[in-house]
Amino acid sequence: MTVANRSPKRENLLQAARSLLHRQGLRATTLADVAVESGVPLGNMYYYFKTKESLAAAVIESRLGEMEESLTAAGQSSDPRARLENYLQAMLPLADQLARYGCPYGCLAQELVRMGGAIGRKGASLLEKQRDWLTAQFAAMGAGRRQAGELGLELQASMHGAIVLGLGLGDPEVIRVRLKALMTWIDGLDVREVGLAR
Amino acid sequence: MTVANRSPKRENLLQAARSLLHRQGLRATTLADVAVESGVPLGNMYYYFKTKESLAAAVIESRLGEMEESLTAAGQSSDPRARLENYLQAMLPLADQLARYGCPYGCLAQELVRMGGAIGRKGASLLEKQRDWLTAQFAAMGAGRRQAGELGLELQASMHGAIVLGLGLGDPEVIRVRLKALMTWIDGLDVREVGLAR
DNA sequence: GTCTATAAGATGATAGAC
DNA sequence: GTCTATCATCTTATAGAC
Repeated sequence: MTVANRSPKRENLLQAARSLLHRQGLRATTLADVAVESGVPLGNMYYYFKTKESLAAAVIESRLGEMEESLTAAGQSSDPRARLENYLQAMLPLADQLARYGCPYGCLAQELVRMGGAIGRKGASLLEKQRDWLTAQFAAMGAGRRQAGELGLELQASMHGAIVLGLGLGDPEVIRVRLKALMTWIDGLDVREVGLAR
Repeated sequence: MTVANRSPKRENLLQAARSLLHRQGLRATTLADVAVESGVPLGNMYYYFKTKESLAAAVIESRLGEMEESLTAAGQSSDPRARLENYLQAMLPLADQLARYGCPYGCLAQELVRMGGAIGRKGASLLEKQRDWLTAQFAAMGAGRRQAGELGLELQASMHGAIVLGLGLGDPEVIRVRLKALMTWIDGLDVREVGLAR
């Protein structure tokens, strides 16, 4: 929070970058794109973000905050099963966007991690935050530490896999079908029984 | 097959491009990269591939052929359940590569489809081919048309989700755990029973 | 068919006037 | 703080000698 971290122009740049990075990806988005979309002249951007990477880092921070909010919103229910279903339910109306542009967390994380370096690790933190929350819900349902981890991973993989296919096949219905199936799965899941089966 | 489609230099270029597109992605790979990796001088590449896009198209064709081969190899068993397990089993030793560079089909398809245009549709064909084969195996297990499609989608989404997480979290163990769980799932799956539950 | 040199354009970043 | 002009570099693609 050193310099101009709250100016409206900085906010315009960040919002434009968020949108463009989701729609086009980091590599495909030029600073000229961000300048046009935000209405801030190219040369002026550098006052707020000294490099493209620092702009990307700000987008990651913003996405982390956004995910935090969505997890908190889904976490309002007292029943962990309902919390998971809240989370999936909230994704349902986003299916068209997700099939068009991919997951704003997953795609970004993949792109960042493939670039390597410090920024790559920041990308992983997006997925870790989500995984930890999902795992915590299964733990609250009575699953043991190990089983909760496996169920959390299973659900997260199913969610991201659905979005990859929705994007890759160009069909949002794929995402909707899978999300509904996952809600049904959670609804009928007995963690103790699954645990004994292993 | 008009010009020099079988020359060793063309083959070198194609192999280098295959590898680089998997490791770095299409956008991040320059023709200079391909030139260095293949040992073919930059200016000479254009005799074999007139544009970067035509080189990418050749890589897609090559990946389609590779997938065809792996599906055929897994399809040697007479039991459809065994065929699915063969396919997953063959992925298991690739977990480290998949966690490092992502799925050579899924990542490519995602990148292509996000670029739009004719080449985007070619990316989708990679995933369609895989989905159709998976679905066919469930159909051969006795599932109805609709249920086979849903199971095929579920398995495909689970596979690709596992790879996305393995890559994003930088942990190949994630992929191994999920693949083994999927094999167990297939092993215990009764398609008629699942069908009745809906 | 092969390869060097280079054109043409895009892109991240900076200089410096205001 | 803002913004135009521009630099330096990278990247795709071509020209043309061999």
